[in-house]
Parts: sequence; structure tokens; C-alpha cells
Amino acid sequence: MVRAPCCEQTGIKRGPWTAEEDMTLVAHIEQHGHSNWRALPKQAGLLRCGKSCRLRWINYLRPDIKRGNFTSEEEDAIIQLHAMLGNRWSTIAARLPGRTDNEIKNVWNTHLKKRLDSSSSKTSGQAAPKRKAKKPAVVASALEGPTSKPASSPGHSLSMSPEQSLSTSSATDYSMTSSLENTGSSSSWEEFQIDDSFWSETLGMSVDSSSFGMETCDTFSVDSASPSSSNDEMDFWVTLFMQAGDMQSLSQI
DNA sequence: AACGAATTCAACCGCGCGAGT
DNA sequence: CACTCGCGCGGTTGAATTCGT
Repeated sequence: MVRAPCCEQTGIKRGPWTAEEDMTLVAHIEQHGHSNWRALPKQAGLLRCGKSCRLRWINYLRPDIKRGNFTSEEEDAIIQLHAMLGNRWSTIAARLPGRTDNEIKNVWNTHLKKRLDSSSSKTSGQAAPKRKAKKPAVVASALEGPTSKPASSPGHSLSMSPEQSLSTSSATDYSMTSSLENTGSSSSWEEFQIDDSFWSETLGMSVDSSSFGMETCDTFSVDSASPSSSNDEMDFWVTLFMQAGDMQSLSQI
């Protein structure tokens, strides 16, 4: 079965979003929600495919998006979660409130992977040779841009101040990072490499969720928009991985 | 100042999965 | 049970931006 590409229709616009399109999309979603992405662009009067609208909303227009540079805590969390989960960006993103899978994926591919590569190549690694300090100008311009650049959607908390961002998410951030810190430390990410023994040990353990109390799930902020059971299930596994990580690092002490 | 190289990140593409019929 | 549809995910692309020479 060959499915026609969703954007095959003629007249469908592609490329960067304009401020007007952003506004239209945001206004429509605020008013009607986004129960049906495919129908949304037509209802909203946008010349975009539903997929594009969904991506724009999720990656940029959602009011709870936290923009700006990643903190070192967030980067550590990404590294450790990636070691446990692999390229499951959406799952990793669910652990980092306000961050999108796309953003995390980009950060991983552009910064973190290189950093890890270089730090693993030279064991007592200094940080990766950052070619240049992360340019705040990009973010700044993104938050100011009058053109199709981001943050041009007025009336939205896209341009949260760092303080605001922290205040809205610090609780979950820090509960998370603290639990991660318990697992060893940000510098020894190798401890989170999953080997076969880990799987056999972990899966061999009695999977009794009550033994974990699932209390760590409370420390994670599950994306409020997706309280699905699959998310709960993923929470469970992530929690399990976390706990196993704790055990591994403890056993190494 | 101008140019090319390097980097970043928003957006697109294709696939798999689950729900509905 | 088979099929269709829509959504979500991960990988990739390419324009814009920044830096070094």
C-alpha cells in the first residue's frame, strides 16, 4: 500500500512559517484545540498540511516551550537518558519539561555527541573543543525576529525570560537532576552504558512496580498534554532504568 | 571588507503503529 | 480479518548565521 504524501496537494505551502501563519495557528488551537491535525489547516484557513501545523505547534508555538540554551543539568540529563534509552527523543523530551524532541535531537547531534566523542577519545578529557561559544545571538534574534523567525507570534510566552523558564520548570528539573545525580555524577556517563549484564539483571529482577513505589514518577513531570497510559508505561521503564542505574553505580562503590 | 568553512536549527520526509470501520 | 486513516517518531536536509582567515 502506497500512501500519498500528506503535502502532495497543490497549493500547500512549505518552508518557514510567517508570523501571520503562527498567529492563525495559535489562535485556532487556542479556540478549538487540535483534535484533528489533518482537518485543522483547512478549518484555520492555513495553506499548510496538518503535519506541518502539528510540527510547528509542538516544536515552536506551544506555550510551555522553554527556549534558550540548555543548562548543564539538562545536557547531563540528555546524555544519561540517551545512554539508557538511545535515540528515543520523544521519551527523553518527556523527561525534560519544556523541551521538544526536535530540539533535544539537535542539541545531541550538534553538541553532546561531539563532546562525548572527544571526551571519550581522550580519557581525561577537557570539554570538547567548542569551536565557539554557543551563540546567544541566534536565540536572541529568534526571540526578536520580526520576520518568519520564531517567537514572532505575539501574545505568547515564547519569549520567556530565563527566570520564568526556571520558575516554571525548576521543580521538575531539579527533582530529575537530583535523581540523576544520585546515579553517579554527570561526568561519568559511561556508567550508564547498558550492557548485556544490565539487561539480564534488570529483566531478571522481579518487576514489581510497587517495590519502586513509582514515586519517582511523581518527580518527573509527565507532559500534561499526554497523560496516556503508554506514557505511564514509559515512565515505569524509565524509572526502572533509573533505579537500575542507581544500583549499578552503587555496586561500583 | 569579503569570502569560504563550519555550525545551528527549523522544517521536511518516510515509516511504523494503533484506532476505527 | 483486512484495510484505511491519522498521528507520532526518528532521520535528514538546507537555509541562515557565525567565525576564521
